[in-house]
Amino acid sequence: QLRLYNSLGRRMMDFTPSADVVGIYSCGPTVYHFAHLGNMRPYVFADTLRRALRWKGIPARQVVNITDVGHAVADSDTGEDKIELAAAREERTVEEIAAFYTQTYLDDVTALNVMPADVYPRATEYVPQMIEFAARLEELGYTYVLPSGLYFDTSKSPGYGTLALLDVEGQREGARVEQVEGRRNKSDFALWRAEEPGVRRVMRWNSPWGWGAPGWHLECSVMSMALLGPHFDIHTGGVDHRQLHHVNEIAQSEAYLGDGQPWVPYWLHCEFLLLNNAKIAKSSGPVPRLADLVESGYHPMAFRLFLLGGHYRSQLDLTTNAVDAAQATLRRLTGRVEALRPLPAVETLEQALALLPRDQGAVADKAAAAYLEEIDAAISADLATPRILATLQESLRDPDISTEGLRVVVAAADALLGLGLASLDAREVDRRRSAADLHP
RNA sequence: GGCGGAGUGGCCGAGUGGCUUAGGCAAGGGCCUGCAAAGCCCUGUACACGGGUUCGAUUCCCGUCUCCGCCUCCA
Repeated sequence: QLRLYNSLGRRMMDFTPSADVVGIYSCGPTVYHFAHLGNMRPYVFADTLRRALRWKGIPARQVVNITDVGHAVADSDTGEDKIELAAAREERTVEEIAAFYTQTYLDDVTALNVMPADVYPRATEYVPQMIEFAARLEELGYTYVLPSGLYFDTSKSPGYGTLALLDVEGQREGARVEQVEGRRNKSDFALWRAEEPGVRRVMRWNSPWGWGAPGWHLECSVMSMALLGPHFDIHTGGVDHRQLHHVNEIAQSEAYLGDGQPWVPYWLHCEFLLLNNAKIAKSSGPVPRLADLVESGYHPMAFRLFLLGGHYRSQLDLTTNAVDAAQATLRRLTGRVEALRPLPAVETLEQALALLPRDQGAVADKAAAAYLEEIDAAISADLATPRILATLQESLRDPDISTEGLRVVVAAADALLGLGLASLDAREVDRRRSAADLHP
C-alpha cells in the first residue's frame, strides 16, 4: 500500500486512486528565465511519484503546465508581465522568450532523466477557456470588478485557506502589505488583470472586463480540468505554492465546480533546495543551473542522486561538499553495477518478483527477495528514496545474494531512482575539471 | 506580527521509546598490485541545551537557544 503525506490535512494517508488512470497535475515552469538547480527538485520529486505509481502497477497521466503568461512583476497581480519584461531585456519577442526557455527547461529535466509528462499545455493556448472560467465565477457571484481587473472574493469561499492552515486574522498584522485599492479582503486575488490606462500590453486579450491578461492562478485550474477532468487525484508543487497559489486554485476551482466535493484529494509538496543554507533567490544574483554543474564536469545524475539522497519533504542543503560526495558515490555505484550488466528490464514490483531466481517454483534467493521487500516498503513510505539508496548499497556488498538476484534488485531500485544504472558509463561519470561553483 | 518546519558522528543525510554499528562522502588501518590508480575489507559510535513523562528517550511533552521557509513574484 502506497502511503503519501497529504498537505490537505497534513498527515500520512493511504493512497487510493479514484479512477482507472491517476491524474497528476504538477505546477510547471515559468519560461522567462533559466530554471536553476532549485527549480529542478519538484520535477525530480514528481518523477519519483510517477515511478512509484508505475512500480505499484497504477496507470497515471501527468500534466505539466508551461507558464508563458500570467506572472506579474509586482505583487497584487498588477504591473507588467514578466515575460514581456524579459522580451524587452533580451530584445526578443515574447514568443521567442517563451520558446527558448521552454526548451532549456525540457533539456534540463531530460538530462536529469525525468520522464516526460504526457502533456505540456501552454497557458497562452488556454486564455479563452480562462476567460470562460472567470465569467462563470462572476455569474456565480464570487467576484467583483475594480479598475485593475476582476477579483475573486475569498470571503465567499467556505473553508478558504484550509490547505495552508491559514490564520487569516493573524496575517493582517505585521505582514508586508501592499493593498490594491478597493480589494475587499487581503487574500482576494485577480482573475483578470486589466490593462492600465494608456498602456498597451504586448500580450493582451479582450474579455468582458476589457483588454488585459489572465491572473496566474487561473491557468492551473483551467488546464488541469481541461486535460484531466474536473476532479483528479494528485496535485504537486513546491512548498511555496502551498500557502497561496494552491489555496487560490482550490478556492476558485471548488467555487466553479460547486459540487461540494473536494476538488483534488491529494496535495503533495516538496521542500526547498537550499544553497549554502539559504534560499536560492534570483534576486540576490546569478544562481547555479544544471548546465553550470555539467560545465564543471559533474554528471547530471550526480545531481539527481544528491536530490534523491534526501527525503523530498526535507529541506536539502546544496554545497560543494555535498555534490562532490554525490559525484563520488555515483562513480563507485556505476563501477559496481557495470560488472553486473546486462540488467533485466524492471518497472514494477511484480516484474521484479517474477525475475527472481527460482528453484522448483520457490524463490531461491532469499536475500534478494528481502531487499525487494525493503525497496517496496521504502517507496511505499511516502517515497523514501534515501532508504532505497541505502538498500541498494547494502545489496551490492551482500555476500549472500546471488548475481542473478542482485541484478534484479539493482534494476528494481533503479526503476524507482531513475539514475539510469543500466547504461551509465563509469568513465563518463566523473569529468570534474573544477569544483562546483556554488557561490555566485 | 502570524503560521509551518528543522537542529543527528569531520561533511551530507535516513531512522527509531529499550539490538538499526541506516547509507553515502571524507579520514585512519589493512588486503590486492612490480609501483600507482581502481577495487575490496575493517575502524569511527552521534542524536542542540534545560526540565518533564517513562522501568527506560536521540525518538513523546514543555521551555530556551539557533537555523530555515511561508504570509510578496517564487520550485
